[in-house]
Amino acid sequence: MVPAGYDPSRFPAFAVTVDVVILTMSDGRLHVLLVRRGVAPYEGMWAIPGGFKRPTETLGEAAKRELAEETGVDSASLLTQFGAYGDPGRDPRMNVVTVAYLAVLREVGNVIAGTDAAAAALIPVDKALNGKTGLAFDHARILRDAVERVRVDLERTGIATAFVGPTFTMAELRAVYEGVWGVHLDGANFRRRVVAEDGWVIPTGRRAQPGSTGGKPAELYRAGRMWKLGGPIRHPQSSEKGKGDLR
Amino acid sequence: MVPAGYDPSRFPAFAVTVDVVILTMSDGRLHVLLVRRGVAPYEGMWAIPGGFKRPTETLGEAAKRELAEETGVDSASLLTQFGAYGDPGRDPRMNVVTVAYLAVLREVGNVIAGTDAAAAALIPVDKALNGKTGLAFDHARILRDAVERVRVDLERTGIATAFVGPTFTMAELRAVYEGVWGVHLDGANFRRRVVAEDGWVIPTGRRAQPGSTGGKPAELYRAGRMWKLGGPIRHPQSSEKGKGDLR
DNA sequence: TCAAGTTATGGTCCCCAAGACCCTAACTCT
DNA sequence: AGAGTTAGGGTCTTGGGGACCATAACTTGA
Repeated sequence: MVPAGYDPSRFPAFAVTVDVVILTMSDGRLHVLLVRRGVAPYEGMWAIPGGFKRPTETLGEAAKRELAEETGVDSASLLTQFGAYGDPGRDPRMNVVTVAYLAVLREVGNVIAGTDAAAAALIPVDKALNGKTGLAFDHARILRDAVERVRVDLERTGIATAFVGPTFTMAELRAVYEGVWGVHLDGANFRRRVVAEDGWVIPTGRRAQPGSTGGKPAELYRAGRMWKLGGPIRHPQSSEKGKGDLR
Repeated sequence: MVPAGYDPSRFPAFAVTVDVVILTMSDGRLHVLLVRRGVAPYEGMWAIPGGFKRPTETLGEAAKRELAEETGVDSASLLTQFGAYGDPGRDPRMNVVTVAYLAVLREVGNVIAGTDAAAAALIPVDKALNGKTGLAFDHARILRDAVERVRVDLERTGIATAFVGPTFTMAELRAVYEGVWGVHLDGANFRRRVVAEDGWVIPTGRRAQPGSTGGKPAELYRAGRMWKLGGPIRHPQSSEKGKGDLR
């Protein structure tokens, strides 16, 4: 890892930052928390929240700290590291390597209100990536990678339940899959597969209030803790032969 | 990403290294290329090859350079970034954040011979992770993550063909899946699924020499270039309900 | 030259997961 | 009370995946 006859001071110094892509589901669409930059470079543009890593903390701890500073949320274990970015010149001021984390939250709306509302906003990811909203640095690429990662993790992990509250209905959980993947899933089949998977969700026995449009009240579930190695829901296109392209 | 009123020189400096986990299939077992450290710390122990990132190159270019320096192989595009590691104290000398890449090669044996044979060796991954072979730094964890990544990528990408030569038989390709996953796959079913997936492999029309034990000569294939978003082969356990644990 | 062993590969059958689609239950409105 | 809406159970069909058998084409050894 280190060549012989080495002298630490001879090697280039980098700043290391941790950026946290905070995703949430709102209105059936995937949203990302972005902050507006107040200083040059890229002043006035939207950016992914982040900050410098301290030598005394791990990368994961730095991500957790940044998440807490930004949203007040102090939830461990929903942070997923998904990439490191170090292209020369990605920050015009200095050599910066950033390690990017993905955080999935439920309803950050009220959290946002607590911070400086002008400087932070929840923006639909398709709008943020539309090219019209210019993102600072290489943050468009980072956001794209984050979305790709959450799409994959939805199929392989229990990350879906992080989008919803401590108790949730099948419709709410299904809306997560539909929103992230941009597909429509049959409610009956979805329900069957989720409850069939052992330890995935736990019925609470209670029922949710129906919305103002009526309808049968839905059962409320809690998330089980069988969260590793493959959930019950498969992406429809990814099992199709050939044709399918997700983007 | 950067707080207001900032001064670049006020933030902690890190060394950034790139480590390349070089995996290959030999004898039906997954092997990793490790180098023996010649200097303290961890002198005499095995380590993952790597080196410092230069400010003028991207992380991917640094990984490619390290791979070429170590093996002489100059193959692009089979490098996969899979993690960043920055725990405090992971290198006792200084603050180091390392970005880890996975490289899949075919038969590095002869390449090794060209380098300093005493300082580099191909070691079966299960032996390297067995605890008996102590790895330097946090390289055991990095290697574990690399193996986990290649297991996942085997199902989602065309990385399997990187393990074999430019032309290969079905048995060789199947041995990759069996070795990486540690399972047995039916030859007939494997063949059917691989050939059915459009653009995955291309028949060359030629046939391989049978081994000394005889047998019908196998057809030779080239890798197609439909390498993204899901190959034809699924991990057996991961479709099973419940019980299965891969490790 | 023939028999036995070995490997590749095609054929067949079976099972179950996934999806499409229907129905009923239980609530909301007017 | 009736219409509209949502939840959730039932059923049928399709197709992919795996188990297993059969055959082809080579080896070695007698």
